Amino acid sequence: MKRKITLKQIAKELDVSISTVSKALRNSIEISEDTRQKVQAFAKLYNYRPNNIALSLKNRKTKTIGIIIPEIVHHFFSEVITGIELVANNRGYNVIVGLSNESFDKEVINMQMLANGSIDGFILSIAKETLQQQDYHHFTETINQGMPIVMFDRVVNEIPCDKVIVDDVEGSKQAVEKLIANGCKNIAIISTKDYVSVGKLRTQGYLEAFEDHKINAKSSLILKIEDKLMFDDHLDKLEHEVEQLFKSNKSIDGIFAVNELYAVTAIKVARKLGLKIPENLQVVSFSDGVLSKHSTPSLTTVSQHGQKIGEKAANLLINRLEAEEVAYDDETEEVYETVVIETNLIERESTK
Amino acid sequence: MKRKITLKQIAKELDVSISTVSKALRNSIEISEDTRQKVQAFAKLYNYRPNNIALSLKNRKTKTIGIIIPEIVHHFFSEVITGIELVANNRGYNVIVGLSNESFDKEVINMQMLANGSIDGFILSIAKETLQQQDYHHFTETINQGMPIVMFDRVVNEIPCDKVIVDDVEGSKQAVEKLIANGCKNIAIISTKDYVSVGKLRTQGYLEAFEDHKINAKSSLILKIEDKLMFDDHLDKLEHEVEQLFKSNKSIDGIFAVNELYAVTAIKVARKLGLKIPENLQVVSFSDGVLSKHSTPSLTTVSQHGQKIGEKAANLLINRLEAEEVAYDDETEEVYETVVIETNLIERESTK
DNA sequence: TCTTAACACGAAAACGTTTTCGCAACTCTA
DNA sequence: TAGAGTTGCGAAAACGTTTTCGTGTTAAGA
Repeated sequence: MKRKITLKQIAKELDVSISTVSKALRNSIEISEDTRQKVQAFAKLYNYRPNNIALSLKNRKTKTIGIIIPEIVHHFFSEVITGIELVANNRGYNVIVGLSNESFDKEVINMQMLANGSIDGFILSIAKETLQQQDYHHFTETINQGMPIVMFDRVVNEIPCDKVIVDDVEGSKQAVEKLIANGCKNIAIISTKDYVSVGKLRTQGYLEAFEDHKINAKSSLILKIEDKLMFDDHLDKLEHEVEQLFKSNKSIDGIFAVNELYAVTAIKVARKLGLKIPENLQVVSFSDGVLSKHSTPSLTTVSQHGQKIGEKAANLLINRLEAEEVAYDDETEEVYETVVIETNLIERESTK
Repeated sequence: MKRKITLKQIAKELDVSISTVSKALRNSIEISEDTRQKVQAFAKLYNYRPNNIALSLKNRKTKTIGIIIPEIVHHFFSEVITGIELVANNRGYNVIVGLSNESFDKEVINMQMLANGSIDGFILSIAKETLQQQDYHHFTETINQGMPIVMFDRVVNEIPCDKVIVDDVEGSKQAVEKLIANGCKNIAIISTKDYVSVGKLRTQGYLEAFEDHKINAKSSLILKIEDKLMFDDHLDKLEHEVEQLFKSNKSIDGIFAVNELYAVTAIKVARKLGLKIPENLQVVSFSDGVLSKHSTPSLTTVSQHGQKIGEKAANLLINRLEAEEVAYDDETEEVYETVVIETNLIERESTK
């Protein structure tokens, strides 16, 4: 087992100085053709590669991006990572991942672990607990130390940073309009409690679609699920709530669900109650994942283009990192961008 | 915007030496109570944290694990990452992720990017292309340089390293036995071509179950799908192949599918042909993911416990990393472990 | 033959730590 | 009060790079 070879060792073997080796490898004109070839041949033989850590220390940048997300076992988030990794790699960056598990503390700890030199900047989506507590000091501190952040999906306006979001309101509106256009008269929404920002926004889109079409929203058609019911053991409870919704509103002929799980659950319950999809009940959901594509019937969904979000976020971050390098004037007021990624409606079997 | 503070700056401000500051912060007894308090107070005020990169360089270890997987938008892999991240974090390590996209070249490049000092060891699952080409030089080289590797799921025996696998053969056997016990007389398997190792092994399990029960396997009941059909645009072709299977074997009453997608596709096609699940056709699939849980009918599956695999892999790797530190005798022959994670059968609605 | 320029290379600093060693300035002890 | 021991701190090396600057040797020009 031979440890990785260093400049120093090469220098010693070849009886030249470290500087000479370094220059020879970088094809400096200072070095004679002779020595250059000799050094390069030796380096190749021993498969020399510069040590990344030493470079990071010297250059004061790591060429690494830190990602902090609530969880990774989630189609949307893994799509985003795919996008980030794609452009990061193309632009010569690595990607280091921390999971907050929706916990404020883990989010803070993870950020601290990484902010001490390990990375050049963050791409993150805020944990639910953080959103509830509205404690954002770890973000502002990081930014104050000169480390840029790009937030995606779950963002919060008071933090000065680039953001990439989907237009939840508009996407939901289109979904509901699809149901209206397809002749649904009693459209219910299955959403989350309002502190989950996307739940709130998607509900808002639902309501706006109604307004635009002069339909009166009925509060009995708005079901807001306590978010913990997403966890598997609470599945029964989720089904029960949805069943109640149907039973107390027999005339429901359209469902807009803010995520796939709610949608498939609604379909399951509806079928049990004897409804046919899409003849008696049409369903549209948000977030296009594997359930939408492969469950039966396949779901008409609002696609969020997670990968595109990731790509955009990575580009924003890297652009900023590389712009900083040339910014001699540190006092220019930073101006941040909020990019909205368009959603689009993918029609499948759950609507007519 | 204040950049992160360093020992040198603290030393200068307090008019002591760098060494004194370092020692004071680490509560060295060499330092007087007085100076210690002074330094610690100052450090706290300016929120000093040691620079990780500098530490990595000094200690010749990064406390970072590199993960290389084929893709991340895949329930199994993201579960594994969750497990890795969990124990890594608990044991003070970070996790850096590279995606090979099933490509040999990207796998090699990704490993090279990380092997130059960025990480202490790898956890990886081999890309399909690599398995096909059977070119494993990048693994052996990495290992020869003293960087440990732990492989999971898609492993290859000739590489000397720790491995974490599921017992594909045994798991499949149990799945098929379940179908047999439930009275199925004509059980088909939908698998992948043999170069995908898990496809091969799971097929083997299917055959072994038959042998044990003195059933003759019929080649017409073994469908091996070209793996590219997993990609969404080939879905039609997948359905078509499965449909042919049913049409030319009218008596099929049990299906063992090596992944969820094949299972739901089989169910979809079967229904189209008028079969009822589980009355006329029972289905068991491998890999317990979101489709199994939430599609209708929910699938009886062989659970691989991805998170547990990740946890085990991370523990194996970190154990080895930390054992190395005390190993003065470098010549001890390394002995590697292969851990088999038990699968278990989760019964749901797709079987009686 | 002397000056100048080109050439080829080495020394050293810097990035931010930790740690070993050395050394002053005390405080005891006899 | 001399010698020994303790206390508190600083200098310097090391981790592996890159880069600036200096310098000795040779070749060319006058």
